[in-house]
Amino acid sequence: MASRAGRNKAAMSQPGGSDASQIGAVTMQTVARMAGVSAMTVSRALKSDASVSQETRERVLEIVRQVGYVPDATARVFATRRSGFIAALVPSLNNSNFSDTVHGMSEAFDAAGLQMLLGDTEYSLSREEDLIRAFLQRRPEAIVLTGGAHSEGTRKLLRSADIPIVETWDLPKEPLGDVVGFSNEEAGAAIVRHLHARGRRRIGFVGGKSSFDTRGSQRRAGFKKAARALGIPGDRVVLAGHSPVSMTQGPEALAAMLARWPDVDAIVCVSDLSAFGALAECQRRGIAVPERIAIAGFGDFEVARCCHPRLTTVAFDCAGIGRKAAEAALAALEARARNEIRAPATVRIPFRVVAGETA
Amino acid sequence: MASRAGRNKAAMSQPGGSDASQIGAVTMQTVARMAGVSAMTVSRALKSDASVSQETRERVLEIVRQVGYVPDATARVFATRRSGFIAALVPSLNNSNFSDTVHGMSEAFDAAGLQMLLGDTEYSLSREEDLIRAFLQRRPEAIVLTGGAHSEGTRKLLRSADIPIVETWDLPKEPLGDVVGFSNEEAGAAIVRHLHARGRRRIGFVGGKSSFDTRGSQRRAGFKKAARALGIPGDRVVLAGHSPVSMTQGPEALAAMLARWPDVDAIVCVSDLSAFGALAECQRRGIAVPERIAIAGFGDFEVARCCHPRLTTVAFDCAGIGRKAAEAALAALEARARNEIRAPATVRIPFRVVAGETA
DNA sequence: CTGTTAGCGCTTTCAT
DNA sequence: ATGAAAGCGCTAACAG
Repeated sequence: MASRAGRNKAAMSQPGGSDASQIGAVTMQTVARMAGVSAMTVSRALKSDASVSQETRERVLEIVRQVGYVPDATARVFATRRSGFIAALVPSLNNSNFSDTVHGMSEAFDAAGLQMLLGDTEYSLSREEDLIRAFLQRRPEAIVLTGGAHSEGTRKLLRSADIPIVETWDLPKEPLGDVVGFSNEEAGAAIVRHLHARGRRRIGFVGGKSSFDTRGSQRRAGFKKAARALGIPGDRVVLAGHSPVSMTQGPEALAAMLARWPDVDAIVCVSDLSAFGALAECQRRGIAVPERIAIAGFGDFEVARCCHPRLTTVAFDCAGIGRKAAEAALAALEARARNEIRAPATVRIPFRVVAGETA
Repeated sequence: MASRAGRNKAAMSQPGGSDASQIGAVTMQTVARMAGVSAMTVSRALKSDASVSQETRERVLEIVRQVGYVPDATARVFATRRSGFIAALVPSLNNSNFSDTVHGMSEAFDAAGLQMLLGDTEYSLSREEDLIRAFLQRRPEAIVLTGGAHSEGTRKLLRSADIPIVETWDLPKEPLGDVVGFSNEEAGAAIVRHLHARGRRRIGFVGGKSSFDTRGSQRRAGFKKAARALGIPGDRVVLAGHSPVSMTQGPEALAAMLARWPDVDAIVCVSDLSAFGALAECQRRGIAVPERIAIAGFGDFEVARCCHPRLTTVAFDCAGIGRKAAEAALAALEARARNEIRAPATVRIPFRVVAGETA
């Protein structure tokens, strides 16, 4: 039980690492020879279901343990033509709404034995396209995107890829596949109606400048539409800073809003983050919230629930979006596996206005 | 120029998708035949440096474009024995400190043409081990970890893997390879000294319960050590909730602290998030900050800079940690590529106390 | 500048 | 229950 030592110099360089055979140096063949069986039997022994005698399996697994054999997924992928990868893109990882979605997704994919290739588009359609091009080389089995806005190149790539596609966080007009999202426009309208019901009539909207943040644009569109429907001004819009929207944008947006429309009595911010920034700036300036100005945001971020006064916001189940997106992808994959036809579906995630203390 | 249509049914199912040859259906061979060259020439044409005549390259690339050929990275990996992957693990993605680190890392790796396999240990050593086991099957070229605490299984796996290892966010006693981090203990001590210098003498510490959050434990250790050195009590410790530490833990921790040590005049929270939660709870209870109680956190989160009053915190360059971790990994890879010996290095990231308005 | 050959480590398929 | 052969798509190495 000592004849397999020293395959290469590295194996020797570990103090006390006697059985640290280099991963990659040991292949299934190596294990097979040591166990006195064929590679095929090792392969079978490593799958829990395949038919191998109890005795052989134990012997093989013991050797696997001894030599620290780690199967090479690349070779498996190559042979099975299934990568075990799911590509997933979010606009930003540094946003707990999206990282909640990623988390929900990864739990479901983990359970299915699929690994995620995670990418961060930084709210850029061209970066999205680049990432997709790179990811497609890994032959992901499905892809999950955020939103419904994509470059023509992206669309072409995805068409050719011929894998299940899930779009999240939005309800695209022309979906590429499954959809798990909600209408950001309706969400924007809902918060305006909420403020109106509480007596606010001079409501402003604070958004980001990015044209790529379609969710933000749609919330703004909903704001305008609802304002007009209610007969109140819908043109009080301030666009501050670029995506991703951050807390820092709150103060400058508040300043701009007050400078232009000093009588504003409520501010809807495209995200809780900027809403919180605006709230803090009000506190700094001694502006009473909600008495003088009401404030509302979107996303039900932790800061909205913890700050004082608590922010009024629009909540959606971010982790649920991820979970259901994964379920949609898995359903599509399963249908393909059985050669069934499955029409892409749209899952609408509910949202609701959460009345805090700021509106 | 129309003889390549309809390789399979899927290619036909796209409305107007005339040239949407399925990715994976078209191989390098296909392209080679269409261009009247060998696969090798296609391979070369796709690399910008390899020697192919201008004319041939253009012809090949034109066909590549026409048929929407996307190279199969799996086959390339298999042939070159270089995966192009870097494995990276963080305790939590839903924490802007770590997502900043990930961002810094991914920029550097992107530039080097390497893709990240990103994993989220959820502050669990066994999950870390599972993730590493899964990632190693993809044969990453290097691995970046958070912290220096790992299970024995993890250590064994990593020893066998024989790839560059970078540990971040900490200064492990027995590093596995390169280190890019700082002493959380010193950071904990520094904030105590800051509070002491501002006249605080009855300082409490709020941490999380998780024993896996070694950074938190070390900040606490630094707190105790510095307190003792200054001759003030170092036993006023409240552990609230599990990792990841969140804003929600602030209020309960504050309550527990005040119940047990009503005369506390300063609270150090293991993270800005719980510090902010505590601050908001003080505002709710009408406790003057910093007059009655000073509050300090760690991480220089955006909320610390935006809230009112601004939080006193300990700042470190999170993105820089990621960038330098990537640089260390790349340096190690380069050394290996040239068969050079390179001793792992430790890069100490500076931290500094940022005086806000709460302490 | 271009082509040929061989093979990466695994699984599929077919035999036994 | 186990083995042998073939091959997945690409590139390194060598030849021309």
